[in-house]
Amino acid sequence: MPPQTLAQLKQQEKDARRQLIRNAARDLFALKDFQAVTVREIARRAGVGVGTIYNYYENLDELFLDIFFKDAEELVKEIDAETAKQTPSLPQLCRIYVSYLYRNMTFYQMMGHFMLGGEPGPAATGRLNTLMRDLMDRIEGVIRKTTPVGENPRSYAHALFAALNGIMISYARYPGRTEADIRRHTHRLADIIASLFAAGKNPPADGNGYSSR
Amino acid sequence: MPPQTLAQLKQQEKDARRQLIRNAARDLFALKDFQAVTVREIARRAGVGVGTIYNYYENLDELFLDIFFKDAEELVKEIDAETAKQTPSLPQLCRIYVSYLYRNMTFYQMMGHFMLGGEPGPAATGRLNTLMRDLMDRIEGVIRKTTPVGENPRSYAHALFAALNGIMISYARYPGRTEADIRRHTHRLADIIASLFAAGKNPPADGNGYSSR
Amino acid sequence: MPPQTLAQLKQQEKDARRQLIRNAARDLFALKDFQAVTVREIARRAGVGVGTIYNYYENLDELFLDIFFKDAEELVKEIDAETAKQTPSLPQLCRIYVSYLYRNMTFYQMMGHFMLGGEPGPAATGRLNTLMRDLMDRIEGVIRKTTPVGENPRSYAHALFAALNGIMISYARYPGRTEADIRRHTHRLADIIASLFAAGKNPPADGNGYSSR
Amino acid sequence: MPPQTLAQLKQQEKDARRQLIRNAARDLFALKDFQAVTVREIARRAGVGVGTIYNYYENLDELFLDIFFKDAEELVKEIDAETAKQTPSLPQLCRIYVSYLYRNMTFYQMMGHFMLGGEPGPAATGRLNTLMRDLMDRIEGVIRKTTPVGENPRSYAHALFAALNGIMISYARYPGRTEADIRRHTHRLADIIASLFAAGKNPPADGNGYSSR
DNA sequence: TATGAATGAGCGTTCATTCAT
DNA sequence: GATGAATGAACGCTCATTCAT
Repeated sequence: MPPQTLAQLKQQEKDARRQLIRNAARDLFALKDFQAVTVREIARRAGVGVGTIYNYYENLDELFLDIFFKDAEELVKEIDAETAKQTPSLPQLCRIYVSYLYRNMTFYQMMGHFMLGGEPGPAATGRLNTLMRDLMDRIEGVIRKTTPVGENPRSYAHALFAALNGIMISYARYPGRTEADIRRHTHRLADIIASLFAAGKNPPADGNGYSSR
Repeated sequence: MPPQTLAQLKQQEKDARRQLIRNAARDLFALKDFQAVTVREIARRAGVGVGTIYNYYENLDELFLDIFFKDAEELVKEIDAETAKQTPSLPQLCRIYVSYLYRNMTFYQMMGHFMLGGEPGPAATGRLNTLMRDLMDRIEGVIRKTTPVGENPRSYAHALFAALNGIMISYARYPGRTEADIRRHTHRLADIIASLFAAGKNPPADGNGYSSR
Repeated sequence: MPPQTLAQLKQQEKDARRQLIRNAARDLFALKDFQAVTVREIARRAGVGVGTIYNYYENLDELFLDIFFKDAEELVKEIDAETAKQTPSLPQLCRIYVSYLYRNMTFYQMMGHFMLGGEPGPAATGRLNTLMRDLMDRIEGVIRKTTPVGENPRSYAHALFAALNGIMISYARYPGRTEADIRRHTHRLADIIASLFAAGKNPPADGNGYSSR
Repeated sequence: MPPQTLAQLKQQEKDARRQLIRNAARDLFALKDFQAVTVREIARRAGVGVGTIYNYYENLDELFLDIFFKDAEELVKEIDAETAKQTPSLPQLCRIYVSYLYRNMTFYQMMGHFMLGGEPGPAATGRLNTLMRDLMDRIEGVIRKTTPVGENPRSYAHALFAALNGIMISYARYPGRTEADIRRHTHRLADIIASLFAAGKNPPADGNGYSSR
């Protein structure tokens, strides 16, 4: 067994444990509010001691941010796979995003956290802005290619992004609904949103009186 | 002094104090994260003792729910003023809603709270469902009147509602932006959403191939 | 019962509880190292809940400082009673101080804490300096009145103060000795120190060759 | 290669590593409070793993004790150099001791630790007693040779020892003073103490009424 | 009814010690 | 023998809730 392999094994084990912790935390985020998840719970679910978590993360905030940005990275990859197509589909993009949100509660919990005053520190703010820009670039790109949009495609991208987030925040855990109901509902709404954005700003010839301000 | 009047006075005073507490709590929600507001703070701001709050509310959750539903009531009233018009405007409806959300952070904070596992108890779930139905009825009503929508206007209402919520969750407190920037941005996005929904499902004659499922 | 009395009673009870906590903490200081005393122990010994302590003190540091300065005040009072006499006695002063140290471990623990890098915060540093000056003024006063001291009575005061502290740090808890042994020993040493300082810098006529620098 | 030599080498290496650890710990004691030094820090500074420290010491207390007694040994050696002189000087002895304390904070930190309830265990208590006896023997020896002391030279030795310790505990780290100030001050005080003890119990002819019991 | 001091479960975090490698 | 990741008891502190007044 070459020594190189030994070090690699060490690293793999380390990575595995980190992932274990990350996954445990992510699972808990799916069950309850972000702020209600305790380090003890994470440790128990990950099958490690409390102290172990602090061997991998400086503090809980770091763990949360790690999950958030790790997940976001994955999301961007999924999106890239679609946008790289010759004829990317806006509806498809929407489905990818909503499906992602559904699987990774962290993302919009984090967003809500940021939005509600949880200052993430300057470093994380920077990363967040970068991430947002990346996402918007991709959405905007697809919009430009597929949709007869008016003067400001960037704002369209923002609006679409916001609308999809809204689906999750509004229905992802609607009390008293089964998971299947919710999934069906959120997907239907995503389709509607997608179709409207895909249709774009076709001239409201019927004159329903709306003007952009 | 008729006893009836005395009882009424009592009740009035009680209601006044409840409102005092509610307003104090709501003010604080506007300043910081929902979960970071303590009962001590609320009491201090309301000018009452901590114990007093528990005379009016079983616990903090009840207070939060009270604010939520009270605010929602007001929102419904504002919306009714618009929907009662002979020719209600969907964009106007959107502006009313977004403006309301902006003024009453509680609403979407509560929504987030519900969505993230804060089971509100069966009673509150019932009230929430009623509220949602009321809101959706009104939105759907305006949609039916103004928009060439396809087979399922109810889903359109849901989608619109979700999209508007999403604007707030996504941008209402974007880190590093000024309040003026944010207000402008959220309103622009609301206009976009509104215009798209107002345009409705006009025949996608361009055949961009999207079909609702 | 006049309302004034009610408020007074409240205040008395509050003071009593504060004292309860202070005494509990002081007792523990007598048993173990200052830094090893936990808030839970103090609470248990005081017969109150953990949280209660935080109703009376911002944090543990404040409690420690309160005890320290409270005790110091008492010490100064005891010393004043002696120094106010027409013919104060240096040995008596020493006995008062050592006896005080013996009863109030906090004092020299605090001193040790300060000395070992426990920065007390600027406010406390100021109070500490004031206290030291007060103590030194009194010691110096007695030295001036009673002792044929040379050029620098202030330094004599410092040296005496230090020497007495040293007795405590060196013998107050000598492992394996009974309390009675220790008390006897510390008092004997205090007497020796006192007698030497009382004798003062009488001309070392025997010429044992020591010169002050 | 004779087995003896191998064993010796092993032993030397072991001793060297022990010393490495000891020095790292001592360095840290000079920088910060005794209790604030962590085993991780010691390990890092010593350039060994944490586990290694536990191969050489049962636990941290043992390490502390080892440093303490090792340093004390050195001190005794320095003192012996002086006491071995034909005409040893008490002031010189004092300077040696104070200077030693200044260089080796551990010594009086440990002393404080013992004094404040850190029961060192029976074995260490025995060693401590031996050490004290050794020190006192030497101090007493010089006192007997140089000073017209009364009935109990042993107590004089104790008192002198205590007084010198007191200088350190009282002024070695006085908050807000520069190191130079402190060094000058502590040395001046040591000189005063030394001169008083050197003068000894010359008949208090002025009759200031002090009697040794 | 209004009060606010008392409470203690629970928080995030630390760190001496262990033990598999 | 050397290692350092894993551990969990223990820390200071918070705060929703209670209850005697």
